[in-house]
This record gives sequence, structure tokens and C-alpha cells, in this order.
Amino acid sequence: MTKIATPSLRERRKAETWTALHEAAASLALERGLEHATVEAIADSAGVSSRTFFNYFRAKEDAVLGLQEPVLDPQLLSRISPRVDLVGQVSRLLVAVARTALGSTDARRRRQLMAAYPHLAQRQMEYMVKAEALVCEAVASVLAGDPSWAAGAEGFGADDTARMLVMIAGIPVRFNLTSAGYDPVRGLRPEDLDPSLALLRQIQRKLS
Amino acid sequence: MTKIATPSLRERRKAETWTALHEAAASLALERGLEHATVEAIADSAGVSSRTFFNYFRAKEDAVLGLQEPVLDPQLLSRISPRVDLVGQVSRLLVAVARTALGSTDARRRRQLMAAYPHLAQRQMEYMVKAEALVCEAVASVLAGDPSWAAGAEGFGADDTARMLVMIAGIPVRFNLTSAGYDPVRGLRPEDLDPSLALLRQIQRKLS
DNA sequence: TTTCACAAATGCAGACTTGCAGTTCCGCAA
DNA sequence: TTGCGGAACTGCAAGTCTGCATTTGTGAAA
Repeated sequence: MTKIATPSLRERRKAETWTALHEAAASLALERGLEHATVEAIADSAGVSSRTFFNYFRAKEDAVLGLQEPVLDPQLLSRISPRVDLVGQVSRLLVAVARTALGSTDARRRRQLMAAYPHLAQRQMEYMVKAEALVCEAVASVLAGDPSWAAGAEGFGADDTARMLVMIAGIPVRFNLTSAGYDPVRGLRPEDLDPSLALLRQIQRKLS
Repeated sequence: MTKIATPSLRERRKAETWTALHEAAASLALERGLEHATVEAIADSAGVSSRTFFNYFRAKEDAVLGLQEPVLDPQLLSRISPRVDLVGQVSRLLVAVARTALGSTDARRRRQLMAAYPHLAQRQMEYMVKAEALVCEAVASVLAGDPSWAAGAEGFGADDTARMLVMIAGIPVRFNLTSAGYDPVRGLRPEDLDPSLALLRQIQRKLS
């Protein structure tokens, strides 16, 4: 028997309203333009009041893209082993967490919207930052349990080391997200990181 | 005869209004709390209309901190030599540019405000992002003129290389800005970067 | 000196966002 | 089945922010 057998009526209705709002926001934005898709119109279209809209989404942009708070699956964390390709592992973890913030949306629509309104991408980036913070905390706890990292570096603690490590691992992710070739429809996939991880290694070698 | 001998009356009045608004915003926020210092009150106190307030500042927070658009001095750029400690040089350039976004404010007041309202610091970080974008473009042009970097790396162009390099150089800056010991009053100074640059090098050595 | 172009300021209207208080209705336990 | 506590919804009011049309006053040219 799985946990998600029968969500209560309350939860079901909540999910329905979320979807209705997201759906309304995306399609209205597409058909009449983002600036003419007012919150009031979106809420009306979903059958709730404007005020309720903001109980579901912090901002209109979030509703259009279907953005949610990112979540870190503990399973993924337990699979991290600090010995080999740590940057690669953390980068992929970042991507996995970041993906949880993206609700499912019709691919075609998503492409059109993000192409037409660049600040939607910026909004998405803010969720990326949240994901980074989440991962940062988690990685710190992993490193604390590993003898070769627990000590930290000279003049810095293990937390500082973890924080900087996550920043380094964030580079390939941010690089991909800001690349011209980035396809917001597919989103970012762990394997997409390989080229930018290679570039990072190349630059580091060149610098030293 | 310097260029700034006599700014026109227009420019002088503009600067005066800017200062008056910033002054009013900071002191009102301090004495009655940020949320009770409304834009209308700030504008009144500076002797202009609410609408005019937004001709000078994008948001109330910017007025309180006296934030401006960051600027890159071409002189600094011309001093970059891509051969030695490139990351360090770009990091310091980032700091220099970021500092141009911070208008002069009374130190005591600044400390109190940023301590009381953490989202002011977040707002400041957004200007940091702009500075990074500015530097990124500039560094790309510098690297393009250097034979050992102009080619880029395999599979990537020189612009990509520059972009990632600036991201790497941004790490020590972001690290310092998010450190517990960061003092928003003094702001960030180029020499503060040395320890975090060392930490970055240490971690990179450990990873390879 | 007069005139002209333009930057700055303003009022107004409308949209976004949040806090507060009151109401409705689901879920649970007696 | 009933009743209760709390979650969700709602309207309202205040504040933030932007676009547009209009006015005012400065700086410069004629």
C-alpha cells in the first residue's frame, strides 16, 4: 500500500486549484500576452478570487511557469561519495533539485512564453538559487562525515569549504542555463552538464 | 580644466534630488521602520511627488541604500594582463565594479538598516549580478585579444571561456558577501578577497 | 532676446502584492 | 451524527510600481 493511495478531498482540491491556476495563467499569457493576462482574469478563469491566487503562487510569473518550491530527495544525497568527481556529483545533484521546482507544462507553450518574456527566465533563476542553498546545507553535512574533508581547509571550517564547493559545482549549471543553446522545453538534464564540466576542468588546468 | 568643473544646473539639481530622496529614505526608514516609511512620505520629505521618486529609484530599497547602476571604468580594464593570477585580477575587478553601485551612506545608519532588514542585502546582491554581467562582456573582449585565450577551448568559443572564467572569479566575491563575517558598512574591499582566493585554490588542488 | 527642443516633474489610471478580519467548509473525534 | 478546530477562501484597504499624457523650466540655437 503506497502512501499516496487516496489524498484527502482537501488535498485533491488544492492540487486541482493549483493546476487550474497554472493552466489559466499559461494559456491566457499565451493568447493575450503576459501583460494583458491580469491576475484577476487568471483567478476568474480558474474560479477563485484574486486573493486566493496569491495563496498558491508568490507572483504571476510563477503561475505562468508553474514554479514550485524545490525539494531535495534524501535518497540522492545518500548516494554521494566524496572521493571521485565530487564537482560532477554535486552539479548533478543541483540539477536534480532544480528540476523539482519546475512543474510540468506543455513543452510548446513553455518555449513560446520564455522566448517572448525573458524575465520569466530570470524568475526561474531565482528558484535555482534556492536550490543551491538547499544543496549547500546538505553537502556540508555529507562532507562533515568524510575524514578527508571534515577538517576543512586552513583558516576555514568545513561549512565554508562546502559552501565554496557548491558554488564551484553551480558553475556548470549556471553556465548551461545561460547558454544560447539552452532549451527551456527539455529543461536541464544531468547529462547536459558533461561538456561544461569538461570546460571547467580545462580552464582550471590552464589557470594553474 | 576637468570635465566636472561645472555640471549644469540641471545636473546639479538632479544630484540634489537624488541625495535628498536617499537621505529621506534612509533616515525615515531608521526612525519609523522600513515598512512605515512609505514612498509617499519619502517623496514628500524630499519635496517631490511620489511619481518622481520612481524616476530616481526602481524601488524603495534602492533609495534606502542609495544604490545606483554599476559602472566599469575602462582604465581598470586596460590594466588586466591575462598571464598571471587571472582569477584574482578578475575578482578584484568585479569588486571594483560592484562598489560603484554603492552610493555613499552614513556607515552607522547603513549597518543598522542592513542588520534590521535582511532583504536589503538581497537587493544589493542583485546589483552584484549586474556588475558580473558588465565584467563578463569586458573580460571577453580582453581575452579575445590574448593569443593564448583567443582560441577558446575545444568545443567552446572564446566568449564561453570568458563567461565561465568570470563565474569562477565571482566565487570568491560571492563567498565573501555571504560570509557571516561580512561587514556591509565597510563594503567589500579588493584585499578582503585574498583568503577566499586561497581557499578556492586549495579546494581546486584537492579536487584534482 | 526670442524661440525651440528636450529633460524632468507631475497627475492619473491600472496592475501587482500583502496584511487583516470575517466566513465557509473539510477532517476528525466524541 | 454532531460539534469543534483549523485550513482555505474571500473582500477590503494600503502600499508598491509602471505607462501615458501633460506641463514646466533649462540650455542652446537663431
